[in-house]
Amino acid sequence: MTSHPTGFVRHDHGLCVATALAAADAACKDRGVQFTPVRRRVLEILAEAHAAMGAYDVLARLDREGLGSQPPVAYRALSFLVEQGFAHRIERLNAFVACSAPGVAHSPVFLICRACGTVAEAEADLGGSLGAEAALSGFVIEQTVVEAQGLCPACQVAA
Amino acid sequence: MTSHPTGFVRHDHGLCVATALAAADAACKDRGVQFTPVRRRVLEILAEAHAAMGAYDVLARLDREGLGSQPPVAYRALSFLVEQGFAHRIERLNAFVACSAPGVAHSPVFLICRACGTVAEAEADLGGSLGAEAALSGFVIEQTVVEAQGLCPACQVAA
DNA sequence: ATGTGTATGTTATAACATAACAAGTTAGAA
DNA sequence: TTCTAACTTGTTATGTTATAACATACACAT
Repeated sequence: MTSHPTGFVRHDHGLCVATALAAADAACKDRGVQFTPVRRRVLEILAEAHAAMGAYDVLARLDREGLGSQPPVAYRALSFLVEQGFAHRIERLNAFVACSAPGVAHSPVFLICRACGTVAEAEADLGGSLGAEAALSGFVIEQTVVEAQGLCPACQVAA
Repeated sequence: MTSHPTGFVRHDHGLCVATALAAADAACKDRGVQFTPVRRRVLEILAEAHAAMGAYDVLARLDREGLGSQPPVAYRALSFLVEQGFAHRIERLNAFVACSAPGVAHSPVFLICRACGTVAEAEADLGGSLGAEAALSGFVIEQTVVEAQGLCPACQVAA
């Protein structure tokens, strides 16, 4: 058992990776979609990293393991994971993270540490003020991205 | 005088472009930074478009006008405008828009129409719930990006 | 006129992403 | 079982976004 910072709190990381994979496995069976080796391994890589990873970083890992060497292989797997809600894309970083609450409906907010790159997933309800403001102009919101950048506890100490 | 949708409301667009340029001009004098021809023209291009424009779209315009032909020319001007608060970067689109309220401190929220690409700038205070949640984990937020995607009034009618 | 800081010109390349088509695999119907 | 339709993966090529690095010019103060 190893321990890593997540949500900036130490936790049993091996367990949380296993949980994420199990949840994805179950969800795929449920939905009748295939959780292929590449897809599974990509989710595992993201979950283990517990930080945002670029598509090419993921691809490099896949390549070393003989699971694929061309960009589309990584992008396809990542797209699948994002579509299924097992991972999220961090626009700000052009990168991806494993979802910390797969299966649960949520409107995630990402806390991105600019020093170590760790990404924590929080939940914030801004539907209220934002939705109301948008409604004033007649705009209909379909999806909202919220990404906060700053310093995690560990990096504050280091600085 | 022309009229365009902005904030999804018709308005005197020529005037708002002029206002944006004047505000930037004044702010630059105030801060002792240079509002050079390229920087000025890029802001003008963004303000006229009143939608998100990619750096290479901006560059193509500059090139036609003999103001520069290489990517760094556009990226430098855009970086300057963003730093000075005259424009914003839309992460989701890898694109840029003129700021609709330059000089005024604000935590903007962008409403992006997925059909026509128009971007409206709203104001939403999510510092409350989000800041509180972040504080719980010890994370210190320095900057927050909020981008909502959906349909503007005009495109709802069209659909 | 000379140095200092800022801005621009230019080359090259890095980093991120997808189109298009071929080939293989899987699940389910016949 | 065998076929087939849908899906997944392999591969080539290319498109798009962004920056590093260094040279040149310009503007202003000394």
